[in-house]
Amino acid sequence: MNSIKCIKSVLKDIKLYSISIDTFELEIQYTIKKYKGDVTLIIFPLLKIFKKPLKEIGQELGNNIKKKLSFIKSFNVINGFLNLEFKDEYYLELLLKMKQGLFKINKKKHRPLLMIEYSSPNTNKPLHLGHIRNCILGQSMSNIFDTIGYKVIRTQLINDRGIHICKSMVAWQKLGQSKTPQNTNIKGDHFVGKYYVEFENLKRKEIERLLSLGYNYSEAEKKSTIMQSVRETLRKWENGDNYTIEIWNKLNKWVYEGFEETYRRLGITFDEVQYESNTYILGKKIVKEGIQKGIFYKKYDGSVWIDFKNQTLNRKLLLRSDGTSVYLTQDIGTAVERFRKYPIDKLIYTVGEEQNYHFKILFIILNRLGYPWYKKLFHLSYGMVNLPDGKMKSREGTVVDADDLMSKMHNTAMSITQKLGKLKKCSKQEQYQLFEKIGIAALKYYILKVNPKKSIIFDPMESIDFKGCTGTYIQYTYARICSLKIKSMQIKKKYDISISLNMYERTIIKMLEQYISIIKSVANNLDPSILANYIYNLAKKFNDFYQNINVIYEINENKKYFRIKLSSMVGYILKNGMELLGISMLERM
RNA sequence: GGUUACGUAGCUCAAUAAGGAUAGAGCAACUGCCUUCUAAGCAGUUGGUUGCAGGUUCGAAUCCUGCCGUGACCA
Repeated sequence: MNSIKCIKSVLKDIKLYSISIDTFELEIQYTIKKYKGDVTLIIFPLLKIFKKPLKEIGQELGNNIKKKLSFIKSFNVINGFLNLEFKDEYYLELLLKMKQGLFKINKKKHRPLLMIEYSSPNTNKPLHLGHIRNCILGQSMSNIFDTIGYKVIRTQLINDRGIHICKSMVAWQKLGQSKTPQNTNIKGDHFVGKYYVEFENLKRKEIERLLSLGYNYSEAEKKSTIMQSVRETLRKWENGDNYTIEIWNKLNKWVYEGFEETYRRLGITFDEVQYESNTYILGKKIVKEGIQKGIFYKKYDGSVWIDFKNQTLNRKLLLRSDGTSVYLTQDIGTAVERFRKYPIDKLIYTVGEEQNYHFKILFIILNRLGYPWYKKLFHLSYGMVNLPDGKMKSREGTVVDADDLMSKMHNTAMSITQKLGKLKKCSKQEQYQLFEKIGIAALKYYILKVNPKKSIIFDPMESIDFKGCTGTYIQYTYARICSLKIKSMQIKKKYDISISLNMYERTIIKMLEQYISIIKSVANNLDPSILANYIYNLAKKFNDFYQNINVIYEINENKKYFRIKLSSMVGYILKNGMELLGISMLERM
């Protein structure tokens, strides 16, 4: 229980002028720096109830609380604020009670089941910065839910079928039949992505030629031989043509090998993978059943629609007139399949905000189809990652590639480390690990510290910082703490609670006690930036303390033990918190 | 045109769910601090009409209304 909850609970039993307080909307918060005290009650609302001067009400309430709680040292009333000051012993005892490993919250026998989907790439292109945001949001949220007691299934849904992969297939058959990622030494996903780009080039040339012959754009697209072969490939694929399927499998396999490598480097893991090629048929079937039930209707051309009969939601297509499915159809199939397979209590889709409308509609449709679990669906929506002059565009080659960016971060970490002269006794391999961990941490933290709802503007010309509010700063703070711990190995004594605390120490303990509520609020808001900012603030407060107060050189042994314990608790929470965000720490740097 | 999200210091962000005290950090710029625990650090200076105008309230960056701007989606 943290100190605010503690005060809250005692308020229930307090009567003021023979009226019980009952915590009616009495807000309690930590006292701001400027005033003396630890916890503040905002007592303005009591004015209306008691119709007495605030000063008097505050005094009365303060006295009552002080009588009930022995650890209240003093209190003061300023305007409508009642500030309570705690005794040092309270904090000293609090720290003694904190144990490392404390933060496995809710070790109940029954763990509710969370399925969380993230990444969900197409198979025609390598992953880019947008995917990185998606992956680390999903990964960190799944870690958070795991600590608060959920059983978590991490999944990705791969969009492995459709016109886009057919384009790569056609271009590869035309230009690169004998080539493979192995014999060209190109990473698999980049290899396939290259043919996607080649395809677009071929198509553009052909269309330009047709336009110059006087056709309009849609005529040109119809007449284009290369587009014809794409459509032919898609048709063959849907009909299960062996040769087409073989090529499809071959290219997708290369892509998966490439993705695998990127995920490994980023530290992203999955418990299972789902493929749209497996679920779109179920989606179609359910839609057809929905027609029988009168939920959907068929137009004269055979296409299937839903009408929301609502001013803000428009009617929506579910099956095209040729019977092929759209994204919505596939997502219906995928959701139903998931709930058939597992007793899911919560399903989170980590998908960009451009799909807000899509998911709103998907959830409504599943409700109308009569699935009671539609209430368990959540869309973790996040803003786009843009460049200073707008969207990343693959056609203009402005897409920030995930692999390139990670390598760039690695190299920057290397050059900064060298400049600082910190490369003393490491092997080459250790050095590589060091740069990798520093670089990836800086990248991840840069993205995670921003509220997911906001869009991020990433300027490729400006490098991501390694000082200030960064992942590196937190790693560095942790390394300092590790070094302190090594130098104080032999000291394992407990301190006694007779010592007095300075303001640095008090501030830190107050922050430590908030950790659990921070984690819960991350889960409630689906927002890891809350944790990222908390960790930074804790690290900052620790550096304040570290720079101004001696730990190992402290003469008073009792104080020294206390400070070592305090530092190591900070270290523990920094590490634990960063790991929840999916960022690794370093013991030395 | 409709729906929705966002708008805070030169730049990047925090505080907004659930209103609270003089709106906090970092970067950039400038000034100090390594013969005691890692200077990727610490201390300090400069920088704000919280897009604009109203409203509710003891109290508004936060809630409400209208407008302006930007993005996304739907058409």
